[in-house]
Amino acid sequence: MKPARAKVTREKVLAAALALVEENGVQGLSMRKLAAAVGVEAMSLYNHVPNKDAVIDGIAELVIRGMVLPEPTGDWKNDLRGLADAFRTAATRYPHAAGLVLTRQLGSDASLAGTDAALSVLRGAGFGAEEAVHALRAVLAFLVGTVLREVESGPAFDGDDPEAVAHRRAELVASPFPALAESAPFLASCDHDREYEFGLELLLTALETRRTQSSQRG
Amino acid sequence: MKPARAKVTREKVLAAALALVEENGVQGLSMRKLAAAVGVEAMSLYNHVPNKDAVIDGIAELVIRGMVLPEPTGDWKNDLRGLADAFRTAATRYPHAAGLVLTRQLGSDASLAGTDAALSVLRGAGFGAEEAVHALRAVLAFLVGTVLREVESGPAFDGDDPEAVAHRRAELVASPFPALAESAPFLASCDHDREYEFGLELLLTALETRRTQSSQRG
DNA sequence: ACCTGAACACCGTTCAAGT
DNA sequence: ACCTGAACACCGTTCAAGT
Repeated sequence: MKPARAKVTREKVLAAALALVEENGVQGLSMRKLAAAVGVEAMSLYNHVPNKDAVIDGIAELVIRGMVLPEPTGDWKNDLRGLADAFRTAATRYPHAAGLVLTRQLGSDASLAGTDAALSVLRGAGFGAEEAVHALRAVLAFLVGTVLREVESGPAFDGDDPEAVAHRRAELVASPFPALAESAPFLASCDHDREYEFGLELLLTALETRRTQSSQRG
Repeated sequence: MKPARAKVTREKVLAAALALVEENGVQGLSMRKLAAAVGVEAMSLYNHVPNKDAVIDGIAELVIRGMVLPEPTGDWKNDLRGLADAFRTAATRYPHAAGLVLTRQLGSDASLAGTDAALSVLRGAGFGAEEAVHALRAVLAFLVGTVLREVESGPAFDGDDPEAVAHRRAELVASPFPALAESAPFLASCDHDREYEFGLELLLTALETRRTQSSQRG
């Protein structure tokens, strides 16, 4: 009686790939190590997946599929915030794999559902079919940029390494750039939650202004 | 008399690396090909550069250094727009290498100059030393997200391939998502200039509102 | 000081051969 | 239908040896 190894499937390959990336970073993912992780020789993977790029696409989709869409409440700003939060939560749950999601064109069904939810909230708020797309793209661009900074920044920037922050701050104060020196205490580290909230509120406020102006015209 | 090969330098290695990336994409960069491009064996590169990661860092710095900071005009919104434009122009000039710049932590002197210029504009507009940092980070996050989308999107999304756009549009219309279907004509392709301007204006408007409210309080 | 050949420990992917 | 060993054409990097 053999150990009755569970059958290899595409799903298992992708799940193992995601785990491997989270453990060793994107660089640490190789078809050979991935094969070992699922208990098979490297060449067997090609029975379940066309190539390595497809594995990476699969990882990105897996992360996006982890996004839990909140129920709409009727308050469009709250609802859009909720969707943004869901995106950020899903992405930061896998810090090493997040870069893959943020960097690739999101074409999967999972991301379509999120897009539809966001557009639906915006339409409900009174934005037109075209304006809603612009609004969504602006918020999404900000979201991608913020989350990318968040998952890419090490403890020296997060504030988790006070010594590194102090060092960086001293460097900025001593730099030949006056505005940099003046803002050094705030530049030396980054509170990701705060920056995310600040920027998102900025965008939501500006959208609210646009919305009321348009509806007054119409 | 030998052909008097010009001496290899770090600068030349990095310039050749950037050219190689623009020609073949980031994947097409290898130490061996890079060595061939500068007319030397692979191992000689290690006399000028510690490893491949340093080469990639160098490429990113080279791209950022191409950013031409505009002279301040005194109109803070215009000045911030000018800086954002300069960043976008520098990044999109090297579409294949742009991802490297947008993805890495920008710590070089060249990026410090840009940061200082932006903070200086914001301080001049009346933002505090801390608020200016939040404002800068919000704009930069949006900028990174937009430019990333721009350099990553193929002709099927740019609108340069009308057939692909029509196909995508039909797919969206036929999708089970109502809001997606309604906005399909605007979702199927992306005018990067327009999205960039839309989002940037949104942020600048919101910052203007914050600015006047703060100064009324103060 | 700078270059090189040979070598090491890896890659992704193909293909013919097995069951 | 799925797995495998051997092989191909690559990688980044080290090291001892050359000039």
